[in-house]
Amino acid sequence: MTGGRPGCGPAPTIAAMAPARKPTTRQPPTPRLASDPIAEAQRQWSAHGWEGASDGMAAVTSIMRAHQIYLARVEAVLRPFDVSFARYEVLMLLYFSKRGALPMRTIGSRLQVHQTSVTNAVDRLEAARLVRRLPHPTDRRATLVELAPAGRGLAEKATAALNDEVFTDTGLSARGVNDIVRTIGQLRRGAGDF
Amino acid sequence: MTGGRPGCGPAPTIAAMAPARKPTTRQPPTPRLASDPIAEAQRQWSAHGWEGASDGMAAVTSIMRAHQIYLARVEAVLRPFDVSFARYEVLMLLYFSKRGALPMRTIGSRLQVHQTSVTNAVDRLEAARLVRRLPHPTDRRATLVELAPAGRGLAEKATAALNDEVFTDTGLSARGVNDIVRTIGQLRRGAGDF
DNA sequence: GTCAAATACTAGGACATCCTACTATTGATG
DNA sequence: CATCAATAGTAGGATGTCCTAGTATTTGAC
Repeated sequence: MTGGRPGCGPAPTIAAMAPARKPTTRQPPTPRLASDPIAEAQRQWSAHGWEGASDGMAAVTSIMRAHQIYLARVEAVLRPFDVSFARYEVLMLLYFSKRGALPMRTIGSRLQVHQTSVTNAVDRLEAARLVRRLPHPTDRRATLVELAPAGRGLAEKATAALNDEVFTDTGLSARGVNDIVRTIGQLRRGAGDF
Repeated sequence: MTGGRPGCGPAPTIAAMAPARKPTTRQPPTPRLASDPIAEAQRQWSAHGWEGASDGMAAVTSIMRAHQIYLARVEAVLRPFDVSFARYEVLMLLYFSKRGALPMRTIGSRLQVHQTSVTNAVDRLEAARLVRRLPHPTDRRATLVELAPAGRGLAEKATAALNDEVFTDTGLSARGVNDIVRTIGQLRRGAGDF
């Protein structure tokens, strides 16, 4: 889900109703399309009497596609480091923590993912010697995840690569970046993120 | 991946460096956070001298989180229909097609997903009697996927539910919806989507 | 016409996500 | 102090996504 390139998760675009479409393409994984699939879907929505929902559908579908695009870019940059985005996020969380260690549960809460996803990610990070599991000093139910030196080094190198190859130029205008952060901030607030 | 609620894919938020954070929460899957994790990550980025990338990081992370939120909502609405969002998208693509049938490859191209993902989705849709595989009339390599009557009915009902419960009110302002679609349109164009 | 390259699809594997269920420990209640 | 609900973590299963590899068919070049 995110799966392979990760992704995981579902994330394609809802539909592209381009009328015909010749056998034009050539690139197996992601051929090009002639028209805008989302605009086409929006037209279909309206044509079927769903005008009130067509804009929302377009927005949600756009988010899905944007996720897919960025996830692919990020995973491509991280591949040489042999970590997925999910595992990278765990590393950065530990990197920014004061003691370089956090309980599993805290990681799940901060990243907003299921506990079992944290178990999965930490299993792999630990196998790669990037983090270590330690018993929590006062709560024997809990497990601390500590950033290992190799993990710290990788976090820095991977971040440098991501900054250079993705975050510094997202393919959006400065205004677009601000719009995205601000608008999704609304959504996140409504979802109870903060 | 999608997993379950689906999701799949990777999609959490990059990091939340809230200083301490009491054991406040209570909701296992997705506890609430006191501060905004993305804003906090952005501060950390700047504090580490990565100012040039901090806005882009925030935008990409916001997209990831928005995807996670919407995917969870959509999957929750679709669950009673026993279809995932990925499979719903295939159904809608067929629903909008003139003949109610498309080659596998076309489906992958329109949805911008890997061919093997289409095989997977169609396998399940076919098992549920929502679509049928037919030999392509002129190209014996290809397989046509035809929308079955049950699939057509489900597409309509599921769309009505999604329109009511997600697309009509996305949790964004009208302006936000437009900003999202327009801004991500930029990104998609740059990515060669159309 | 024949043969190589491209294309369509499937099979199997690696990851990531979620969910349910289960164990161990803590904390609150009587 | 004893019991029970809540919490932390893991195990196993379902889905979805991608990649690589392999088969069958079509298309294009010579």
